[in-house]
This record gives sequence, C-alpha cells and structure tokens, in this order.
Amino acid sequence: MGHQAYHHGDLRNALVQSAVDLITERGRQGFSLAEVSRRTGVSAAAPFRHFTGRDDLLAAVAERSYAEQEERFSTAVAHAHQPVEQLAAFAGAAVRFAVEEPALFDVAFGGFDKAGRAELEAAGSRVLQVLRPAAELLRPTDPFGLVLAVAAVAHGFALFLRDGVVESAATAEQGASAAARAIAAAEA
Amino acid sequence: MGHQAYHHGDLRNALVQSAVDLITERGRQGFSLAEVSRRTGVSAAAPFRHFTGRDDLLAAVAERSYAEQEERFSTAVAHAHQPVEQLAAFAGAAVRFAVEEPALFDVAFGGFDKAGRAELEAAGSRVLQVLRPAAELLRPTDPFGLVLAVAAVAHGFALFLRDGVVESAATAEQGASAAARAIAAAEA
DNA sequence: GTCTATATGTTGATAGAC
DNA sequence: GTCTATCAACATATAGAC
Repeated sequence: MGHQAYHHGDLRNALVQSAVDLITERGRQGFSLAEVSRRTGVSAAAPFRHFTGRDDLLAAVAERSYAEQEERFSTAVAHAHQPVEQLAAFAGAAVRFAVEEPALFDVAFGGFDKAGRAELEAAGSRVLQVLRPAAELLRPTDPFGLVLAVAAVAHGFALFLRDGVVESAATAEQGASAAARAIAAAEA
Repeated sequence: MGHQAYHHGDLRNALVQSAVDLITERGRQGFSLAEVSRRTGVSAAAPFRHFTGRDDLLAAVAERSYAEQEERFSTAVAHAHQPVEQLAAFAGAAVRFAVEEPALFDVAFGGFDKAGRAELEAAGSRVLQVLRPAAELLRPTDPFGLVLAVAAVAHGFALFLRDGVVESAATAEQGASAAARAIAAAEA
C-alpha cells in the first residue's frame, strides 16, 4: 500500500504467486516469463529486477515448494506416534501434496537445473530430514537408506497418480503407505 | 540410399536420433526443434513433414524410450528365475536405465503432455506388464498393486540418482532392489 | 512426395529513459 | 523500480522448388 500505481509493493512475491497459478492452469510447459508478467500487470522486463531470469523465478517457486512440503510432512509425521506409522503418514502426505499442489510438485520434481543452487539442494534435503528420527529408531544401521526408500516409493506413487497410471488418489495414497510399512518391516 | 543429396532417406528417424543426442548433451530444457533441424542438416521447416510440431517429435522420442525400457526390463526379468528376484532385477534395471539413457528417461518421465496420445499410454502400460507374471505368483489378490509399488520405488530411486540426492548408482540400484524385495515379502 | 525459402507472432533477455 | 524500446532465437505456417 502506498503508491501502487507505479511501485508494486511486493512484486517479487506477486510474480511467484502468478507463476504458481499459471503452472497450475497450464502445466509447467505452459509457463513463460512473458505470461507471468502479463498476469501480474507489469512489463516483460520488470521481473529482471527481482530475478536473474526465467530459471531464477522457477527456482523461487521450487523453494516455496520445498517449504510447503516440509511443513506438510512434518505435520503429518508429528500426528503419528509409532515410527512405522510416521513413515506411512509421510508417504500418504507426499501423495496428497502431489494432488493438492500440482504446480509445486511439478516444479520441484519436474527437475530443471538445480546445479549450482546450493540453497535449493539444502531445502530438498531438509524435507527428507523429517523422517530421520523414525528411521533412526527403526534401522539404526542405515537410517538414511530407509528414509530414501520410503521417500522414493512415495514419490513414485505420486508421479504415477499425476501421470494417470494410477487413477484414484486414494489408491495411490494407500499403496504408498502400505509400501512404506513393508519397507520398514524388512530386517526390522 | 539413392539420391541422398536431396531426399534424406529416413529423415524421421534421423530427427528422432538427433533429438535424443541433443537432450543427452543439453538436457530436456536444451531441446529445440530448430537445433534438431540444424544438427540433422535440414531446414527448420522440414520436421513438419514428419511431425505435427515440437511435441509430436518429443512423443516419438518417448515411444522409443518405452520400447527401450520394455526390452531392457523384460530381459532383466527373464534372467531371474525366482519371482522375488524378478522384481528386484526389474528395480535394478530401472535404475540402470536412468543412468545409461538419461535422455530417454527424462523424456518419458519428465512428463510433457501425454494427454490424448493413447499410443503412448499403452506403451507405458506395456512396460509394467513385464512384472505381471511374477506379481501374479506373489500376490494373486492384487498383482497390479505389487507391480505399482515395485515400479514406484524403482522410479523414485532413479529420480533421486539423477537429482543428486543419491550419489552412487550402485547405492541407488541396491536400494531399489532391496526395497522391491521388502515390498514383495509383505503379506506374502 | 520431400524439402527449402520465407514470413508471423512469441519468447527470453539487454540497454537506457523516467 | 519499472517502463519503453530492441534483439536474437524459436515454433509454426504457407507457398513453391525439385
């Protein structure tokens, strides 16, 4: 608020939000910096004051994606009290995230160049860390291996759901949770 | 081979091959129809005689990807004789495919619009069918559920490897195989 | 029937004005 | 901090050469 006519106030966040909306509507292929500018009501050059370019804006969307994932998954894990159920809850929440926030899912995993963006890699690692405590209890010899396996199967089901290989979200969620329990049970 | 000066002989396949090479070198972001034309030594308009556009060429690459996957995975499965080992072999082969054919992996799963391309969806389903016999033996009540879980975890590990979450291909391959065995063991 | 030449509109990005 | 040019590269379409 102030001089909204010229200055936008918070153009950076407005651009990120427009990008999320655009990708939600048209998919990550339909994303373009020009269209984001248009929707935000600024010129095509304006975003370059806040981002070094197209990929930098997408990186900001990815950061937001990881933050949202961390919040959702840590909440889901906190609501379960048995370690095995925490893994299952994580897997289910990962599938729900793909359904409820398709744009954030696609940008984070539809992989653009994460190379050289240490902050993004760190954010991605932090998401997996929410499984650490449960994994330490269940498999003290190789906790990270257990984390990876559970995250991998959850992500695979999420992708199958978005790809249409699995039709119902409930099926994907249950499949991911069941697989997480099976993996946790191995050599337990 | 007759008049190579003008007619290309097999421009369609040459374009697909150039596209694979280009994506291998620069990633799926670096793909452009113009660059593919340049490398193949034809004008930018030539591809339109064989493909309706950019996405149609990518779809042809995806078809080739699924064919390659089907061949690799069915071979891997055929070499294992216990059903559980067939699942593990599939998972390992899926990870190897991501390493050895990064372009084919990215195009098939880096998901562009598969909507309305029935042939592509069918090819994708056929890849999973190579696990059917083993799954029928191990879990007759829900064979497809077992197929999905194994394919999901394999795909997840493959993606983590390509994303740098897992550093070594051997780790990813072993993780995927071990998870496949664990999933097969559940309620067996 | 297969490719080239050429043209249009869109995009990502830069430079300089306000 | 944002705008108005402006540029090269790209996807796509059409008409015509061989």
